[in-house]
Amino acid sequence: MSQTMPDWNVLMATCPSRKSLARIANKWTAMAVSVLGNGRTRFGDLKAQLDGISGKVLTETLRDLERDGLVTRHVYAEVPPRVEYELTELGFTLYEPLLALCRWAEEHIAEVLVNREAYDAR
Amino acid sequence: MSQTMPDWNVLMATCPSRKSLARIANKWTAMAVSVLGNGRTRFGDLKAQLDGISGKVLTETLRDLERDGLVTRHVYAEVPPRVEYELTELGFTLYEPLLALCRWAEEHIAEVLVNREAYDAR
DNA sequence: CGGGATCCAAGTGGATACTG
DNA sequence: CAGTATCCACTTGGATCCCG
Repeated sequence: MSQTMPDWNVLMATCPSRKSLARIANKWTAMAVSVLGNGRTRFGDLKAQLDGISGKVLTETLRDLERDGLVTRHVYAEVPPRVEYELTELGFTLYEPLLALCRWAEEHIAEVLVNREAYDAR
Repeated sequence: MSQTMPDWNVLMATCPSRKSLARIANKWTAMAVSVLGNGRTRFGDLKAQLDGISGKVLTETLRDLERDGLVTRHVYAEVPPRVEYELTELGFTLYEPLLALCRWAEEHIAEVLVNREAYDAR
């Protein structure tokens, strides 16, 4: 199971999809998309659920996702303002892979922690 | 398709699996595991394939992966030294999900770039 | 409430030199 | 060759204040 070097290759520094990978292979992006997969969500709710993220970083994360066409931004002309974010079709294609990653983290964290302790014990 | 808030939850700052996610949802980790999925690989080859990574960062990435039990390190008592890295069983369970991410980046980069241009044009 | 602007602390990552 | 150690530039991200 080791001889299938694929014909696509994100590994070259010159490869543009590498920048794309850098964007999506990122903690906050993964978590944000995971939440947005559950449906349109307000900025504040997002911030609450991604507990620990700062407003600044959440804004930046969402801007980048919007820029890449993974998320749409819905602004309501109300006061106080309400802004909702929603995955685009393209965004949804990313939902499954990222969810798989989150699920992996959940399922294997116990084993990882054991390994980590063992390693640190040496 | 929006009502399945799962019972597991990497979103809480208190959740330990979040740290695990931070480790794996990372550009270099994703790329390193992608390469290692093709089989045992020397440090230098890894560095060459992950074109652009510095020795320091590659070492750190591999140490972390080793610490978490995703990779084993094989040192040969030769001179000049040879060190090979290999995915563990646990590491292999991560291979598929991460490969899916890399594949996504490849498949959708074109669309992303178009979106990006459109966004920047406003 | 959402988010822009500013400031600053801490972390990241590259370059280089050195070792077994 | 595969690191380790050091130094340093740059980025990241939090905190705070303000504005529509």
